[in-house]
Amino acid sequence: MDRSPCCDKVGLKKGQWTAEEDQKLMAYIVEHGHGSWRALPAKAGLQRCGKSCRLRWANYLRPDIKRGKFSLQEEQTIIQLHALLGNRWSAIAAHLPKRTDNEIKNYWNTHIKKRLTKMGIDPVTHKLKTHALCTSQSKDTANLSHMAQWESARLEAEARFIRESKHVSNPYHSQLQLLHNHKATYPPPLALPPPPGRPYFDILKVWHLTWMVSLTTLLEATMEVSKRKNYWNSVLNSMTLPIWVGLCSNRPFLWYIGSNTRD
DNA sequence: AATATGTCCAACCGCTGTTAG
DNA sequence: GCTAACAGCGGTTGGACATAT
Repeated sequence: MDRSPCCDKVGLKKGQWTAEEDQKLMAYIVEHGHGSWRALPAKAGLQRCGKSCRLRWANYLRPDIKRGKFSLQEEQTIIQLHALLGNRWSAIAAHLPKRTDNEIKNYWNTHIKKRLTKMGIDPVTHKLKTHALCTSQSKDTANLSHMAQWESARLEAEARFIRESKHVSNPYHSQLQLLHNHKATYPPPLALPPPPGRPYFDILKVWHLTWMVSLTTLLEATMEVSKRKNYWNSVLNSMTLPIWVGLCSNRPFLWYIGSNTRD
């Protein structure tokens, strides 16, 4: 009635897989399918436990796996999804075709997490670490803080977009989908990110979904932060639809949804 | 050239939810 | 309904390799 143990660990090989083992596992699965992982090693002539075989297949041998460097688009997707989903690597991997959860997890831990930390962003909450702003004195640090602030706001807005665009009841859903699907109809992307040292109200361009309003000249760097805040509160709040699209770095992004104020 | 330190990633470990008996 | 194996997941580790001292 009861099942026998999954695998007898005595005598089973561990550690790096050899090319010969890979070949045996691959050949067996191609011919027979994996079936029961528990039974597979004996049938395939491998001195491994079924779990080890499953992991080797899932993370390395599977033919539909894309290996190598992550693209900028993939990296941005990972950051956005992580802001939404946290460390749910399998859920994140589901949105990145041909990438495994293990690979994404490794990439996050070795690359993205360090970079966000360096920028003063908490990789867990995706929010700015305030002490980083308070103690930053040097020009480089100030620039990093600004970039981090910019990036943090962008990530938050994009995460919010993904979240809200999933709700069918969202009245802006179709328009937002159109925006994302037809970026070419919007003005060409800017080649450069916001200049270091400029405060976050230095948004280069802002569009309303029903008519386009350029604020480039109004938000020049010469305008003091307090004035920009006043401008934001007095002018932008008066517009009807609380949906804004900004342009940062090299692609459009959703700036804000659902509220008229940023602060 | 030798050693120390850092980086990267494949693979393992242990936990949890699901399923078979 | 209970129990134990299975399958999947996320955290962690070990070792190969790269870089710094």
